[in-house]
Amino acid sequence: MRVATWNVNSITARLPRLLAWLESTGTDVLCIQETKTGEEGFPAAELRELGYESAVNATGRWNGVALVSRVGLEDVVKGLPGGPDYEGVQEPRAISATCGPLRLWSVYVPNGREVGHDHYGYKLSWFEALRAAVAADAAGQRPFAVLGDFNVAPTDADVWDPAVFEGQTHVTPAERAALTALCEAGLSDVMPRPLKYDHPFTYWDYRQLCFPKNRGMRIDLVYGNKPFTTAVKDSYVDREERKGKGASDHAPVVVDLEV
DNA sequence: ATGGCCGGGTTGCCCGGA
Repeated sequence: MRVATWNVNSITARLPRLLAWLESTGTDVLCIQETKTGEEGFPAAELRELGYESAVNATGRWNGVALVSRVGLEDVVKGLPGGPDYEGVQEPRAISATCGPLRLWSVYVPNGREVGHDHYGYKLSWFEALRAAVAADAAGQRPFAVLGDFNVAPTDADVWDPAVFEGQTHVTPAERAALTALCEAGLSDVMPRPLKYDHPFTYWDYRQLCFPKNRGMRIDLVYGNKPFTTAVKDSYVDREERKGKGASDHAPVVVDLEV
């Protein structure tokens, strides 16, 4: 079974590439982030034509997540139970469902903006709520994983130049401690293979030729429990999908499982 | 080849992204 996660940076703008990518890769379940459309604007009909069911948590121009599956989509939970508000709203940043033998989450963790910003505190609270919400499944026997844009680089090797990120969000000890807490709950980081260079990045800024210069970050992650990680046969970042006109600034992360 | 931001809405600029 092939599972993937991809921050598409607008599903409307990405639709032609998304449909072509699903067909060419034969992905069974895709976790999508940054739909940037409301649920009424989600292209469920186009996906259904390709044989995929959709579950969507989205409210408009910002954020928005989805699960797209051709191997079943049951027991959908929209949102992060117990999650914090930001400026009085529960932003659409999480959705979970059972897809065949797997229980999966698609998450878009808050960015944080700047260390000390209200959004940064919101990010840390959001992580704590996530840890609490997934604890039982993380410790369970069913293959389980949280996939998505975590907006944290787990180690200094996961950014192209650690000096550039000093004092910035995405690399602070508090954010990395939130990942450690997920590991203590029973999850571990499924490290993808790079298709080029020594280290896999998943995000490259659109500006300043970051992609050709490989100035990237690994912030799109797959955190699986033991039954999930033992079923993993391969994983890679599809950097080919970052190339050319009409690309998202994130590349898909693909995981192949034997379940 | 992979090439100097992009997407969407409150549009002909502004915000957010990381």
